[in-house]
Amino acid sequence: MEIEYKEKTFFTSKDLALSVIGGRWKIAIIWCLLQQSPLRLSDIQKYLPDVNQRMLIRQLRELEDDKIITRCVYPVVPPKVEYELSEIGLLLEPVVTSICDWGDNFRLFLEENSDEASVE
Amino acid sequence: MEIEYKEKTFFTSKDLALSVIGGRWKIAIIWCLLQQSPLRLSDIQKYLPDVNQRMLIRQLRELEDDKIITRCVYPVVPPKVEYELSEIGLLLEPVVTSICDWGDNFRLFLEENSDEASVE
DNA sequence: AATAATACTGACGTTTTTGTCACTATAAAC
DNA sequence: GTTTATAGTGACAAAAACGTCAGTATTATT
Repeated sequence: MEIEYKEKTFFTSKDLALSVIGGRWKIAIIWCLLQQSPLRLSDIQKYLPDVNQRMLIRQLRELEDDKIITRCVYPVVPPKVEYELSEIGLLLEPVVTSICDWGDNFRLFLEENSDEASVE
Repeated sequence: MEIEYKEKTFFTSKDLALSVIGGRWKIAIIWCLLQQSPLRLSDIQKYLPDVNQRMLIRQLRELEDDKIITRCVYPVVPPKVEYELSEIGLLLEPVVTSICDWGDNFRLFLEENSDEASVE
């Protein structure tokens, strides 16, 4: 039942999953690549203006390392690199969708609650 | 379109969602409470032996604060506190399920890949 | 009066994550 | 030969997350 990955042991596939997609910006990156693909680094930066480039690159490297995304370097000048979801990466769509859906619900919940608060 | 929550601004409900459920152990805690509910602190610790108590409590507080879980204190000695998913918390079930499912897939993917590597 | 069980909190240090800044490489265009 | 564009890297600082340890509170039991 145990899963060994990158010198760590996971006891459930959920824990394994979280170790791969749990990074701060990873769901956001995957979301971008589900909207549009392939994307260049500069495109992703436009989608995610709050992430600094250094961080973005680090998260992209980790995703590439885990085979969630592919990175295609074109030998041109100026450089051109395209990122795309891999087959296994594309399977994350239900995860992203369910998070978005819940977020919508939570947002409604917050609005209802703030209404109640202002009534009292 | 913008959402204000806890002195922060979110531009999508996905980002709002991630700010609430993105903590290191939060999905794990929610998973526990989906398996069985209510749970006492000591029960959750049995489910999640790798999380230290301090951390667990911190994550529980945050979830309570965000109204994802409810905390019910019984006035008995020794103390008894029960944690339960709220209505909005229960709606996270699809998120947890999709993560588990993807984890299963990713695990298979890793196994296939390690087979290929050993063949070469 | 000491012990035991449960559910904590405070203080503090370590580790990890994240951010900033300066820098590199490339070839084409000017 | 300087500028331009893209996609980076290295070194370091700052902030956040996390962990450890010791301590608190309660009352019933011994």
